[in-house]
Amino acid sequence: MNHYAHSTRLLVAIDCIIFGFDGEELKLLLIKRRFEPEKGKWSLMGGFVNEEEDLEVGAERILHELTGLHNIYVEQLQTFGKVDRDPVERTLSVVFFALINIHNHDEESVKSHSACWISLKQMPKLIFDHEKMVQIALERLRYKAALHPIGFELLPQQFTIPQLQKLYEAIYDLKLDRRNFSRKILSTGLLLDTGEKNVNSATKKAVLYRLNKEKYESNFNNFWYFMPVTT
Amino acid sequence: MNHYAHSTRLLVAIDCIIFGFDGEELKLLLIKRRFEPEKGKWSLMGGFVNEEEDLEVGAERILHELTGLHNIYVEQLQTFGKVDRDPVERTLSVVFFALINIHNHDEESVKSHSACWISLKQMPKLIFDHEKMVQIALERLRYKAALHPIGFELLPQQFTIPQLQKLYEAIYDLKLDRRNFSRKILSTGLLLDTGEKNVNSATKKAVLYRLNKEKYESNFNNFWYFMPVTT
DNA sequence: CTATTATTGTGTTGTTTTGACACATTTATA
DNA sequence: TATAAATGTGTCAAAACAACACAATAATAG
Repeated sequence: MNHYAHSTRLLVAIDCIIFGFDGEELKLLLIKRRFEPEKGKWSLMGGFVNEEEDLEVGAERILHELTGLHNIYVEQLQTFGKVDRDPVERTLSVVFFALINIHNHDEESVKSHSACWISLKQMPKLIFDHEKMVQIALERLRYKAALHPIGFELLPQQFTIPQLQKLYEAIYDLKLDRRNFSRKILSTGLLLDTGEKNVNSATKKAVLYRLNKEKYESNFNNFWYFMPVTT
Repeated sequence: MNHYAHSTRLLVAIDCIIFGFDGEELKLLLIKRRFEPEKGKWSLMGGFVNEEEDLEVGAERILHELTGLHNIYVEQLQTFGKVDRDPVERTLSVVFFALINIHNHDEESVKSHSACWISLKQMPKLIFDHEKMVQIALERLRYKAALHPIGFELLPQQFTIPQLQKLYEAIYDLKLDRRNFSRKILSTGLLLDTGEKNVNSATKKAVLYRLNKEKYESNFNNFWYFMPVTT
């Protein structure tokens, strides 16, 4: 009667690609793997799916274990399932990507996992197919950030337009025109002037904005076209 | 030594959402499930992942089994993993969606699976979480077709601009302005005039075009903005 | 054989958006 | 007090767009 009985059961892992932005560069939170095979090598943070745990819950568990954070931006990327992607035993990996404010995580748990923020431009070799995962995550981030306001997930609560522009320039690895960028961003109505100014600046202090959460949430799935087609 | 040993192995299925277009409506190829539980109920075509089979290969196997087709447009949608999504045993489902020319499939194998093309507007109740899968696939199709020329995958080799417009109107369930649509589509350079005309039309015969495959392939990942923001 | 009707192809126009660029303002430092 | 670096605002021509008008084609009805 049980049509399922003779089918193969597979190990299923969850791996998390965690993006952060330090004001200059786009970075990934990577760990040094703590068990064989490939012990000591650079890797994405991951873990196996628990028996009684939904995939999203598993991703949040793993993200919390490393960063100490809850309620962060997480999105399922895709599932990697090449037969030989793990040398020990066939293992599927359901990959999630997360965007966090790079200053918000728990330093203790990051340290205890031998984790580091590493610039995308200085990526070390990663285990298994994790480099491919990162490549596809970066493509997804670039795709999504061009059309939806996810960039804000990488910034602090208050930020200036020049900071936002630097973020976009880091994501796409290009230079944008300051004046056109400002005009486009302000026209979205997503930014609320806080009245305050950025005291850190060495020259003219830029206005600090915060996200219009209402508009952000209700119109998230709109197409915004943040990036110019040329330039 | 083996860190993997104590983790749970899970059943992994592949389910396929197969879109087609009959000239008027967007349709799905659905089957009547042939085993318990939910035997006889409407379902997506699916199957379990074989031990020595990559996920994409499994998807192609399942699509071929139902349609007799190879080399069709397939894309991984996402993986569904709620603990209780299958009442028999926890089963992950890696979901793919496919776009095919509705007239190109093997009628025999479709019949032998008790499969039917069913309009999205007359969708029956589906088993498990398959309705959610369809909903998310439709969202992805709408998203993608607005930005990339995937609509052509649903049309015959030769087609008219009015046919293409009807396809877009079916995907988005709205009416488009004929003249603006034509201008936008022709300006992409994706259409090649075959010199022939559609003989089926009862009135003025429309020009038959074919896809500029070179441009389609090399510029597929461009943003095209096929859909107007308003209207 | 002509008028009618449905459909297709092309053109126009005013408005909005865009990309490229100029100029003025602010603030720390020389 | 001058300088330099960064920020804020403005201009303008070109391109893109939505809304709409009109002409051409072909089956069919009278």
